[in-house]
Amino acid sequence: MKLLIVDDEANIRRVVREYAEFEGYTAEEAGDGMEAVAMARENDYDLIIMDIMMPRLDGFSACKEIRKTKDTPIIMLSARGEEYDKLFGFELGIDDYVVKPFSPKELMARVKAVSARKQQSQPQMQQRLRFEGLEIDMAGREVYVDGAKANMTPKEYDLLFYLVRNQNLAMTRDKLLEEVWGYDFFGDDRTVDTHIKMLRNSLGEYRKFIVTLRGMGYKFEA
Amino acid sequence: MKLLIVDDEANIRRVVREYAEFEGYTAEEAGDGMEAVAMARENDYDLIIMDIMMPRLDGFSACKEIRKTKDTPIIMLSARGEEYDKLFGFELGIDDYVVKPFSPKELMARVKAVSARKQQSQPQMQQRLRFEGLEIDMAGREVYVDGAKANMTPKEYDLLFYLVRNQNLAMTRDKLLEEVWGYDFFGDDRTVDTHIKMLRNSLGEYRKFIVTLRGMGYKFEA
DNA sequence: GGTAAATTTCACAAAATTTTCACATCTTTC
DNA sequence: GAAAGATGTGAAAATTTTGTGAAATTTACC
Repeated sequence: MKLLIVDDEANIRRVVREYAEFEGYTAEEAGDGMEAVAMARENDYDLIIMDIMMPRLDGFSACKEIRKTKDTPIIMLSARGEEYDKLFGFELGIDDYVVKPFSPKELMARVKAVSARKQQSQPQMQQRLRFEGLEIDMAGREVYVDGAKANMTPKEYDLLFYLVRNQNLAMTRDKLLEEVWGYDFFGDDRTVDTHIKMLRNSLGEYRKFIVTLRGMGYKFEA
Repeated sequence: MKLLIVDDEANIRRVVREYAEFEGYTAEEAGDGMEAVAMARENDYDLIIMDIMMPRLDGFSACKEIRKTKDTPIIMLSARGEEYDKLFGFELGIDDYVVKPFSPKELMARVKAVSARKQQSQPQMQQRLRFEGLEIDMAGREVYVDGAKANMTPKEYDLLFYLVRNQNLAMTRDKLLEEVWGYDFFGDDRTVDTHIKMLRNSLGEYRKFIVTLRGMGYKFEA
């Protein structure tokens, strides 16, 4: 497994590389986006870890450029507060992101998860999350249940996406209303229930991932 | 922010503590692993900085011991060339690693990074409390007994959580009713007993942590 | 504008939890 | 060691919470 680590700070590159090598990976470094694009063209990396803010060519642009020729999984590093970048990034085919300052341990866990995930899925696939037979195509906003496209309404998709992005986290109805419906929604709590019901119906057997937390709310648990 | 600095060399402890205090932290010192474990048990430090090589109980063993009860972030100090120790440390859940001789400035940068990471990972990652084989996943609102999910009702969870949050503190039934049930509960005192009973059943062998204080109430004691 | 789709509300059914209560068991006190 | 008081416990009753179908409303799209 060969990684490419892209960051303009040599210190971060060094730390990440040391941890990666500790985990048994081979790693090369690039100091900015331009370099990264050139190196990714020439070599077949198994995974790229890339900072967003870099001189010459930023992480997003580099990612876009690399995607033109290669389908190498990419994990993005971002400073705190660049929240909106996350979602945007998924449309570019980014596989995961880690917020700085990150723990090398956490980063390596993500590396493992992403590469495992990539190995299973088709190479031409864009960004997808997979939980058993449930696949979420984030770029296309589509969900597949055992390969068949689920006909989801926008709210269903948003709700699922939010739960999945926060999997294993207990979510109250209020929290969901605020995050998925928006702070300006003043309707009934139980609206969430109805949408959970419809979402579960759409998910077929994978309704099992949507867990009711009595007295609390819901969570996604794979 | 309270730090615990563990090293057998008083000089190093002093330097680190002075620098930490200069940066606005509170700091306490321990001279070896044994002392560190005892202090970490009694206090809630925000972060522990610990040397590896120490008399009586080395850093790794101390770390392992502390991890049994607390999830305090730990930064390890090591002499250069103790590479194999490094490998071992990551598996123990050490958060970062600084090689001696280090600059206090660098160490403080790591301290900041690690504590920021821990804070931000609180909502995102799984914040868990552990008492032997009893685990409480606060983010997911689940309790695990020897790895198996305990099926707790909301009140059971709330009650357990409250007792754990105030562990070793005697709680009267009235206090529990007020804090867990709410000030507007006007039912029977003995309701608490019933819930304690159900909670104990859910906890299996770890029912031992729920201690009855005759004439008083209950407490959680690990 | 009109129609279809999506969203929200609502009411009732179903399920799970909470509370009460009666009695058993254990502790303390005299 | 008996009585009084406190806690443990099982089961039924009461209450709360969630699931769900259907109607009402809003939104999106021709």
